Amino acid sequence: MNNFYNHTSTIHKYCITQGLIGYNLFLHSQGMQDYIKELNPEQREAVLHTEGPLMIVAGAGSGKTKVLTTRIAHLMQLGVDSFRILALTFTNKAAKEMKERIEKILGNGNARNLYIGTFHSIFARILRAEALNIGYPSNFTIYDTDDAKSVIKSIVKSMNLDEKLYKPNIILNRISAAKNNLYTYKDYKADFDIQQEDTRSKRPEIGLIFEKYSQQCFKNGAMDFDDLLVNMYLLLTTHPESLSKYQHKFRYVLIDEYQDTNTAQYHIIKLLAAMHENLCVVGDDAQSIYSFRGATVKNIFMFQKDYEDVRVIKLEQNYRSTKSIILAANAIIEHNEKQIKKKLWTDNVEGEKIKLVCTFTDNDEGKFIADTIQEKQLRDHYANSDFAILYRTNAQSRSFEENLRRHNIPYRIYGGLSFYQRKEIKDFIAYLRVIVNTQDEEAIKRIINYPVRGIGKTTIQKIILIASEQNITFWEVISDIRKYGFSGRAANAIESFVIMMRSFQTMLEKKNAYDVAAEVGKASGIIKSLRSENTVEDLARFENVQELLNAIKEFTETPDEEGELLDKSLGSYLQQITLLTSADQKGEEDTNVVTLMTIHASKGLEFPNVFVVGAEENLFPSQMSLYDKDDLEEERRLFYVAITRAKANLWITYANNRYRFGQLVSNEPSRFLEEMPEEYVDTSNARKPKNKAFSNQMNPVNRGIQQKKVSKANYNHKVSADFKADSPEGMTEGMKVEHQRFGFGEIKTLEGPAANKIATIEFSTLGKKKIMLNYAKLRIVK
DNA sequence: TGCGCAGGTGTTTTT
DNA sequence: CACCTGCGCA
Repeated sequence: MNNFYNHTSTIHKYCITQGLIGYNLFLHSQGMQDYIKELNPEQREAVLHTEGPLMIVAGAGSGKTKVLTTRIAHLMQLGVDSFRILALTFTNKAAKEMKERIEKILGNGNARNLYIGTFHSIFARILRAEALNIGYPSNFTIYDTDDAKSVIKSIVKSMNLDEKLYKPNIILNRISAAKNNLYTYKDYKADFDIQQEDTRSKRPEIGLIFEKYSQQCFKNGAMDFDDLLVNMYLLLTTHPESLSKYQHKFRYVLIDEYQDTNTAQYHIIKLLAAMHENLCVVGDDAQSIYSFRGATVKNIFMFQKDYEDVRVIKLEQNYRSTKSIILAANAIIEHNEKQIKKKLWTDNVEGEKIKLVCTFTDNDEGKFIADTIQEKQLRDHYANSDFAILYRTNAQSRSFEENLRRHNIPYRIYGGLSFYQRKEIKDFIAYLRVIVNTQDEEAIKRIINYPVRGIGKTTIQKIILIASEQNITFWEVISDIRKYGFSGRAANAIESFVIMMRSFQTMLEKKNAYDVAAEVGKASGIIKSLRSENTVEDLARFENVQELLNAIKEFTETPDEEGELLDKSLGSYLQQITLLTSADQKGEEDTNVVTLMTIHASKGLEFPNVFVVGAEENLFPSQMSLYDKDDLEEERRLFYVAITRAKANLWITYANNRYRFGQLVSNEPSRFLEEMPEEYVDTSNARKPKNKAFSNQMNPVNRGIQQKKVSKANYNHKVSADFKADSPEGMTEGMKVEHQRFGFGEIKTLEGPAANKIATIEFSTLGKKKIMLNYAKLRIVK
């Protein structure tokens, strides 16, 4: 298509929809447009500085997205063709939100054509168009982490290596790290340091695995997540005409979350923006939390050196949180050495202090939070969706789920398995993958005997062997199976499998993706096999497959809008869904539920009420980070991200005891807690982080367990003068009691054997607590 | 070939 | 604790 034509047609459309008056206004007006008036001076400058390299250092809650979206809208108002603006984000959600907000500012349909998307999805789209240049089919498959691991696993097996040593996870991490630095397997094998590291860890063959893995992916017509970057870089560096095409095309390039870019992304950005140098990066070094996947804060530190005449604008006014939260956040991040100097401030109210809460166990932590949410809702009429629980690791979610469920508080967990990662969905999709790309060996192996059709492991192994010996694909072997010496039942089964897959392929030429998928469900026997089973899980699986079919239907039936760049082929659909994450699940955003997510997943979000949980040494900061200064600083940035999600109320909780790997362990409070100035923190429900040594007699569970320093809470109840502990025998539910330190409360429930009764007591100041009567000193009040 | 059970093993964080 | 793997049995 001709760019000039598009350019004029866009303006033409604009004039029609907005009227010439609006158009002329922007050309001739003395004053500013409304959307610019809404900005503060720094934001405004960031929007108006359209030409040349620009770095916006945007503190948490400083209106970063507003600036980015207004800037893009402004460029379009200036007449820039939407096809010529590229904006890269890290999540689909961020991309979608930006698109919607731009649309809202413009009020016409023009935002549609913008290149806004994640690095991975935009590059996938470009690579699809350019695939032949780098020897890939345009319907290449995208391997998610599971697919990649499974390829590695079979390579390790075929090399007869020790599977205990060569774990797919470890190997994939090594390969991924290499790719993120644009290392090929050749570079990897030639790098002295890397080789030494692998030798030291007794895994000298990783380089060879890397080589085989790369070759296998290529043979399968598949790219993993990292390949999308590597191949994009390869395309631009080895095909000058492609480079020049995209350099010309993207006159304006914007990068969101620049602090999270890795080396590969850095170089691609640099190449793409080299011609016009209208490169605008937005980021916050204090929120760089993805080094484990190759991101380097260095990119943002070095930006000023990379380009001449860089304009740097700092957005330091926070519009989100109370003063208490902002000032505490500032104090914490100051403990990091490496940072771009800036100080967040806010005009918002001082607000309540940050509430530090210590609980006995991880379960108590969950209970405390469920209670608090309920109480807070009753008192201040908050909706469920005004609350978020943020944790360091996914595994922590359980106690919150249980307690919220017990309180009948609806919640939703972001993260975990996304819909498209469920086994039954991946199985179904494997059919579609093979239909679109027969080279995809991983997918064939997944379905060749699913549902069961008598093609066993030995048969599959034989096919793999033949394929690699003759250097042909798995599909080529099975599509002419008798030629390779197979006969009998297995050969018959394979033949009918191939015939079935072929029939799907020819269908795809005439029918839409949904019709084909529906036929796959029927003809393959998947639907039948799922329906014939009777457990609840099977029913759920069946429903999930139905849901997938619905999704495909929706995809096929959404009509192409005029000028829209949507590729409606099944191949494009498959690529997109692999790049979806669980955060992208649709239709649930406006539901009124409590949000549970990792801190990583919470970046960019905000909630009136936030619980940051598990603030304990070895958990947050994670034990993996304790011995490396850079890692520790990243944990601190993560803590900073966590607390700056809160608008009004922030609780930080930690448990004295926590189950981990099925064992109860005790941890000290997180070191980050001590970094918050006392004036912003309410410690009345916490032991003060600075007091370390406490006796342990309240805590019989802890005896004999791998013991760090354990403490009891620093409660300030003043014991009544006539306090004398009563014997547990006389205690019953509903009784009012006084605890030596917890104060007055009422026994809600009694559980356990007579010799070791556990009471749940609701204390007037502390809420519910579980107490072991044999150890507690309780006085019966009445 | 397919299923059930015992044992081992692992936790950061995710496109 | 919870998942996954591998092995043994039918």
